[in-house]
Amino acid sequence: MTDARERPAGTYPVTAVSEDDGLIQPMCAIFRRFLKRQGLKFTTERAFILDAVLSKQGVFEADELLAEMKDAEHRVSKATIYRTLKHLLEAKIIKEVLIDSSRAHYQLAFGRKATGHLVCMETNQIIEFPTEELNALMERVCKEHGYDPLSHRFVIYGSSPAAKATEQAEVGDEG
Amino acid sequence: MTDARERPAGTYPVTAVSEDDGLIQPMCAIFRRFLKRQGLKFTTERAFILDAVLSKQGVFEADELLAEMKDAEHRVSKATIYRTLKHLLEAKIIKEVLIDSSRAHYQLAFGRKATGHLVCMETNQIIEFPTEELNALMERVCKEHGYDPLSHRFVIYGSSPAAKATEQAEVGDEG
DNA sequence: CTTGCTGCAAAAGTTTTGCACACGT
DNA sequence: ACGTGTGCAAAACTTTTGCAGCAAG
Repeated sequence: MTDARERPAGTYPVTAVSEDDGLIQPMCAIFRRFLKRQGLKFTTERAFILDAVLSKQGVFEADELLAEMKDAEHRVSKATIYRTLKHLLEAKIIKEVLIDSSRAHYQLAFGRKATGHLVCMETNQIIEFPTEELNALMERVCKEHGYDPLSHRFVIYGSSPAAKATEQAEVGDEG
Repeated sequence: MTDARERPAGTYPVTAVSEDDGLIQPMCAIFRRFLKRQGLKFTTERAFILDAVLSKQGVFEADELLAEMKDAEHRVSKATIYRTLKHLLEAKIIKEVLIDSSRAHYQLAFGRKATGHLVCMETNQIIEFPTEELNALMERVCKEHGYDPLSHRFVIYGSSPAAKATEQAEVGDEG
C-alpha cells in the first residue's frame, strides 16, 4: 500500500533541511535570465508563482499553489500554474520529487544538499534527510551499466511516532 | 525534467534481478488463501490477471495489463484490473514502484531482493539493481526520527549508452 | 441461494490544450 | 506592433465508482 493519497487538506508538514534562504532573492534574476534566453517573458503571473514557490519550505504540489493564488490579490489560473511549473523545472529552480504516483510533487532545487524523503504512511508527514552518501551508489550503478548519472530519488516509507500513538488510541476505543 | 512519460508503446524493456521463477506457481495458492481469508472469491478474471502479472519480468502498469487482456481469449475490463491490482497489493504479491508521477507502476514483490531502478530519461529503459545496502540507511534514518521502517524506493535517472548513441546520430543528421 | 464480482459507462482527479483576448518587450 | 502569455473551458488521461446482471462458494 504505497499510498499517501488521503493527504490532510493540502498541506504537507515538512521538516526541511534547507540551509540558506539568502539564495532566494537571486532566483528571481536567474529565472528572468532563463526566460530571456528562451525568448520568453517575465510576466506578473510568473513572478507571483515564483514567489509562492520560493516561499516553500519543503515539498509542494500544483494544487497547493493554485489554492494560494486563488485567495491572493493576484489570481493566477490553473493553466498558468502548470505551464510555469514546467519552466521552473527547465530552469532547474525546482525539481520533481516522487512521493506517490497520483500527483506530481515538487521542491526547490537549489540551496539544499541532496535529500531523501521519509514519508509516514498514515499521517503523510514528510521529513527530509541528507543523502550525500547515495551519490557514490549512483555513480557506481551508472558506471556498471554505462549510464551517465543525472539525479536520484530515495524515499522511505514508515510509521511516524504520531501515527503509532493514534493507532493505540483507536485500538483502545474500538476494543 | 523528471519525466518518463513518452514511453515506447506500452513496454518497458527491463533487465530484472529476479532469481527464482519457481516461486511463481505457489503464488496462485497464496492469492487464493488471501482471498478466502478476506471472504473474497477467486474468479476466472482474477486468475487471469494474476497470471499476466506473474509473467512480468520487471516493472509494469495497469495499462499494459489491460492491453494484454484485451487481445486474450479472456477479456477483462479496466475496472476489474484496477480492482484486482489493489488486492494483489494487499496480498503483497505485487508492490508499487515509483518511476514517474503520471501513472502507477508495479512489480512483483516476492522472489527478489530489494532493488532500485535505473531509469534512462530518453529511452525509458529501466534496469534493476540490488539495494540491500540501503536497508541500513533506512533503519538509521527511521531510528533518528522515531519511525518504524516499512520499505524504501531508490530511483536513479540518467542517460543510457543507447540514448547517447542516438543523440550523436541526431546531431550528425541536423548539423 | 447468497454474496460478492464483472462490465459498462459515467464520475472524479490531475494535467494539457485550443482559442480569443491581453500584455511584456 | 509583434509575439508570447493568460484565462477559460473543454479535452485527455489515469483511476474510481454506481449499478444491473452474473457467477463463485
